[in-house]
Amino acid sequence: MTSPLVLRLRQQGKLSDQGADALMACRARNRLVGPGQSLMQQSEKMRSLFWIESGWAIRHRNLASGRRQILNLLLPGDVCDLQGLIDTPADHSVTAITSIMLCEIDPSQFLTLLETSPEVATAMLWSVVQEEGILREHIVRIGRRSARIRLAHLLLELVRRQALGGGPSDGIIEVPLTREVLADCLGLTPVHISRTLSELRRAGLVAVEQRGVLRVLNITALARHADYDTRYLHLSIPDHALDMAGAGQA
Amino acid sequence: MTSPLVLRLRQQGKLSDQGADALMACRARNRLVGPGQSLMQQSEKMRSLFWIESGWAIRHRNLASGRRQILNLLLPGDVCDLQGLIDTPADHSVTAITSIMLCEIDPSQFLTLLETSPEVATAMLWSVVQEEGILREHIVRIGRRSARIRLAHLLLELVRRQALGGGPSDGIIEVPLTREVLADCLGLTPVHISRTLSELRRAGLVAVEQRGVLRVLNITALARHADYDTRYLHLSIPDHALDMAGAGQA
DNA sequence: ACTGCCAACTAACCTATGTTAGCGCGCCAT
DNA sequence: ATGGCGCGCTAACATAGGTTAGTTGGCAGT
Repeated sequence: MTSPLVLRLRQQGKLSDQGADALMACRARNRLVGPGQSLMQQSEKMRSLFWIESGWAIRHRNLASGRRQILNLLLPGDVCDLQGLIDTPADHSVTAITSIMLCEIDPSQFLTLLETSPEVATAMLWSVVQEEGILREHIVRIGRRSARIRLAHLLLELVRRQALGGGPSDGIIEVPLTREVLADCLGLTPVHISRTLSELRRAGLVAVEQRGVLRVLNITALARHADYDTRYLHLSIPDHALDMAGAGQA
Repeated sequence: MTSPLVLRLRQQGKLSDQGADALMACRARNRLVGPGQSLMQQSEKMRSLFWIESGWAIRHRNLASGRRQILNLLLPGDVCDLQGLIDTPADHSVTAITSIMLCEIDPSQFLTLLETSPEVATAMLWSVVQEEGILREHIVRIGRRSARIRLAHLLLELVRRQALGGGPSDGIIEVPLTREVLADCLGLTPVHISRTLSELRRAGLVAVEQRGVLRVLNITALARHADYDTRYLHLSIPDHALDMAGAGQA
């Protein structure tokens, strides 16, 4: 079975089987981490480098005031992180929100691979560019959009990103996202997430299934509603090929 | 005279003169750009790679609604950008806010340098890590802080970053920042920037000099007031060595 | 000197989101 | 079955920040 990392890197276009195999060979060991456990602590100096094979995590900063801002969600196939390659204390934490299977990367082997394989180097560079794009999009979302559109955007992004790593592409988000996680991600309060989510629910755009699992009912409609444009994900495959795939017509 | 890029990269610790010279030798040509002119357009595909030798610019996204979010400011010594190395349309624009001197980089020469000089590669990697740190900090700022603290943070960051590139380190920001730029950066409105700035002025933390030039009067006090921590800049030189240097005691 | 323009300032009013609080449901442990 | 706890929901109220608009002051062009 193909690793979500390889699936994701192939969204950019080209990664040969040899390249993929060489990348997989950099795996030093696997590690299982339970929900709520930390993978990396703010201000800890650590040289870890890994990708997520399964499960979801959050990158976040905890403020002195006790508040928290989630910077990004990490999904299967996401790499964490560049910072591990240089010797500096982390400026944020990473915490699992489900059970997670991690693949730790052997840094020296990885660096050698980057030097010798241009296609892997390009694929990893693309991965970094995409990650930066996601961060930038997040800034725009939080800075200039209403709560409703923020939430719609985030859900659309997650639906899309999970599909990139080989997850469901029909709009369901099987990982139960608490209101608190959504709030800390979007710079809102859990109460307001409740309000906003029920608005979206009443508008027939989103449904809540068993155990708090969310489902985007009509990706196309929601994307139009929220002025959502996936350009920032830097995919070479056009939108409709994946974004709108399997979108039930509500 | 040493280029601000080299000055900035040396904040991380180690970059030999040979490394610096090799980097400078990647300069393909200089380009002068006037204020308000665009260096790069959202959704344009362009393979440009450059650093800023003098002057300030903004990275920003323009929304369909006509609003704008500034993602980051580019100061002398900042590199723009990674994305130029891969073949994908830009997800944002870059526009000069002063007159700017750009140094365009020859991409193939640059890539060769990265492959052959580990110290330059490490320095550039650090530069990318710092840039990501700045983006993340911006998310926290916008997502979880009040207008007053947002503004204080931004000013402290700019004061610090301009010092890193060899600019003034005494709290003055000589580039006149319009309320609109500050607002679009912080996810606020110009009117509210006015309000907030005059609060800071009344509190004796910030002064407005000739032609709208801002000056942080007491960096230490403002940093304390705003719970500002420079860890996200990933400097190896401790804070007080620079951050607090030349801070007048109001 | 006069005019026009642009940016900043301020005040009055408006609204999206935050806060607090009370209720209900589903799950786990006993 | 029962009780408690965590999470979500909703309502009522509070406030930070947005909007609109009128005023001022500096600078450029004539």
